[in-house]
Amino acid sequence: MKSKKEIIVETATNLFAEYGFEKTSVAAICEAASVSKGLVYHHFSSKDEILIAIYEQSTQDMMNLSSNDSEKKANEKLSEIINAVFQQLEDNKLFFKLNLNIMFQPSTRKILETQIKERATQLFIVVKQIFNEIDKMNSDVLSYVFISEIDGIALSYLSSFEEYPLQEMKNQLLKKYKND
Amino acid sequence: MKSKKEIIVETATNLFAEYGFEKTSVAAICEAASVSKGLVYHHFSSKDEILIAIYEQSTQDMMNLSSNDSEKKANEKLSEIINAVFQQLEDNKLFFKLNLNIMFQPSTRKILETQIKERATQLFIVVKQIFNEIDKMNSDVLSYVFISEIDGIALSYLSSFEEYPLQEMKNQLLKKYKND
Amino acid sequence: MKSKKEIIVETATNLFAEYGFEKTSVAAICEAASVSKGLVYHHFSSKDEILIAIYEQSTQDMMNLSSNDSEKKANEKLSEIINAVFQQLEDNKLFFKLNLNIMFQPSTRKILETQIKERATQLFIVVKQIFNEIDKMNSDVLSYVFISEIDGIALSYLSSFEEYPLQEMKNQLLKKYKND
Amino acid sequence: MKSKKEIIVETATNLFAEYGFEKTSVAAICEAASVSKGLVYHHFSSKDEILIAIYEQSTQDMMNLSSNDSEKKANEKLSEIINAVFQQLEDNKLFFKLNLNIMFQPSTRKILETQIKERATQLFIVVKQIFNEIDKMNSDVLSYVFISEIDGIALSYLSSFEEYPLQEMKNQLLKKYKND
DNA sequence: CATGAATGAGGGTTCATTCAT
DNA sequence: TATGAATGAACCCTCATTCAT
Repeated sequence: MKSKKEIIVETATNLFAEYGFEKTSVAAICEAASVSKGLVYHHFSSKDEILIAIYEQSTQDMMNLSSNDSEKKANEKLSEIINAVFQQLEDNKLFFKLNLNIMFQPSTRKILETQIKERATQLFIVVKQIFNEIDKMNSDVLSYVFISEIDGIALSYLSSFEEYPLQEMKNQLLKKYKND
Repeated sequence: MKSKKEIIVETATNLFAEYGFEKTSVAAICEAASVSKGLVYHHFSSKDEILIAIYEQSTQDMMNLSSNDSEKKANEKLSEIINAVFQQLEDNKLFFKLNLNIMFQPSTRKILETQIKERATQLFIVVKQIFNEIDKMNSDVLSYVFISEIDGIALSYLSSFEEYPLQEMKNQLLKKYKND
Repeated sequence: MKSKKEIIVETATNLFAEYGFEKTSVAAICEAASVSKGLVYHHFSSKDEILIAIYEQSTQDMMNLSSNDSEKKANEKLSEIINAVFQQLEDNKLFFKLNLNIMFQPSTRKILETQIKERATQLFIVVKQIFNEIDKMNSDVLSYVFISEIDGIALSYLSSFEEYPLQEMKNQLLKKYKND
Repeated sequence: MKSKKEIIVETATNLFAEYGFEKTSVAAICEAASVSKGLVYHHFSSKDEILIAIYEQSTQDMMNLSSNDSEKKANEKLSEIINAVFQQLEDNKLFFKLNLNIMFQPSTRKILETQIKERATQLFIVVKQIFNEIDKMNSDVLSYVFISEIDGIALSYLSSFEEYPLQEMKNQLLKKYKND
C-alpha cells in the first residue's frame, strides 16, 4: 500500500505536469491527495522540496531505462535508446512537458540547477560512450547531434497542438542510426 | 522618442525573459519602467494582454526575417534561414528562453494558444514551400525534420548551463543542407 | 483628518500594547483599523516595519518632551524630567509596557536593535549633560544611578498587578534630587 | 542521571531565554532535547504548562537563596541580598531576561498571573521584614524603594547592548545600605 | 514511557486589478 | 494620460495539539 508521502509526490507530479509548478498551489495538492497541509510540510520542508524529490526520482527512473548490456553493438544501443525515449514520450507526454516547464521556468530552473546539470552530464556520458565505439575522434559532436535530434523531435511533438507524425520521425531517426 | 506604452512592453519583455511571466509582478514592471500601475492598466486591460502584445510583436519580427527572395535556390534559402536563426539565437538568447518558457508553462500556453498555433502554421508553410522545390512528395516530412533539427539545437543550447558548441552544430546543419 | 496610514499606526500601537507584538496579527490590525491587508502592505513593507515606525515615532515624542531651557538650574531640570516621566507613566501606562515588551522580547529587540541603542545613547547624553553641571567628575555614575532609579520605579509600577504607590515613590525621588 | 522530563524543562528554559516563549516552538524544543513530541505532551499537557513549571521552579530557587539567618543584623541581610542578586544577575543573565520577557509579554503574563503575584508578594514580605527591624513606621516605602533600586539596575543592565558598570552600581547600593 | 504521522486553524505576505483624482 | 491608494483572494508556511502504535 502506498504511503501518504508517496501519494503526495504522485499527486504533485500530476498537478505540476498539468498546471505547471508555479500555478499549482500546495492547497491544491492537499485537496487532490486528500491530505492536510500540515502533513505535506511534515514530509517536505517546502514546496520546492517536493519538486526536487520529483525531479530526482525521475532522473533515477531515466537512468534505469538505459540497459547496460555491453554485449550489444553500438548501433543496437542507439536504436534501443531511441525506442525507449519515443515510448516514454508517448506514454508520459505530460511528464515530459513538466520537464520542459521546469527547465525553462527561470525560478524552477534555479531551484533544480544542481540536479539539471547532474542529469545532463550523466546523459551525455552514456551517449558519448556509445559513440566512442563508433568514431572516437568525433564522439563529442556526434553525441551533441544525437541528443539534439531527439530533443528537437520531442520539442516539436510536445509543443504541437495538433497531430504530430511521431512515428515517422522516429523511423527517420532509426534509419539514420541503423548502420552506424 | 519611445512612447510610454513602448517602454512598458520593452520593460515587461526583459523582466518576463529574466524571471518568467508568472514570477514577474505588474508592480515590478511599473517600478522598472518608472510608470504607475494606473498607466499600465490604461494601456493594457490585463497582465495577460501585455504578454499577448509581446508575443505577437515577436512573431511579426520573426516573419520579417525570412526574406521572400524567390530568385534564390532552395538550398540557399535554407542556409539563409539557418544563419538567421543562429544569429538570433546568439543575440537574443534570453528572448528565446522566454518563448520556450511561454510554450511550456501551461497557463501562458493557454493564454497564447491562438497565437502559438498561428505562428507554428506560418512557419511550417514557409519551410514547406522551400522543400516543395526540392522534393514535393516528401516535403512534409522533410519540413518536420528540418524544424526539429533547428529546435533540437536551440533546446540543447538554451537549456545548457555550460558552453555549448553552437558554431559547430550550425556548421553540421549547413553542410547537411548545402547540396539539397 | 487622519490618513489611513496614521490610523494603521495608531491601531497597531494600541493592539501591540495590549496583546504584544507577536500576538497581534496583521489581520487583527486590519480589522480594528477597518482596512484591508493590501493597504497595510501598501504602506509598510512588513509587520516589522510597522513596529519600527511606532518605535521611532515614540523616540521622537520622548525627545521633544525634555525642554532644553538652559536657563534653568540642574536640579530644576532633574525635577522636570522626573515630573514629565511620571506624568507619562500614568497617562500612557500601556505604551510603556509596550516598550518593555519590545525590549525584552528577543525577536523584537533584534528588529529594533539600532533604534533602541540610538534612543539609549541620546537619553544618556541628555541626563549626563545635567549632571555635568553638578559634579563633572562623577557625572557618569550619577547618570546611571538616576536612570536606574527611574527605570526601577517604572518597572515595579508596570509589573505590579496591584496598587502601586507611584506618587510616594515620585516624591522620594524629587526630594532626593531637590538640592543637587 | 537526568530524567527526560528534566531535560525537556532545561532545554525549554534555554530556548525560551534565547528566543522568547512565543518564538520557541514545541518542535524546536523536541529537536534540541532529542525527544519526540509525544513525550513532551506525555509530561506536560500544553506548552503553557512547560512555562509554568519553569517559572515555579525558578521561584523556588530564588527563595532558597535568601538565608533566614535571623541572627544577623538587618543591614547585613540587605548586603547579603544585594550580593546574591548581583551574583545571579551576572551568572544567569539570560535567565533574568527570560523573566522580564515573561513579565512584559501580555500573553505569558496572563498565563503566569497567579505565580507572578505569588512571587512578588513573597519577595515583598521578605524585604519588609528586614526593614521592619530598621524603621517600622516606614518599612513599606523603604521596601518599595529598595526593590525598585535593584530592579532599576537590573533593568538597565539587562537592556543595555553595551558594557554596563554593574560592579560600580552594586557598590553604590552596598554603600547606601551599609549603615542602616 | 516513547514515537512521529496527521490535523487544521491561523500566520505574514503577494498580487492583479479597480477607481477616485 | 497619469497617479497611487485601496481591495480581497490566494499563497506558502508554522504550529500547538492529538492519537494510533
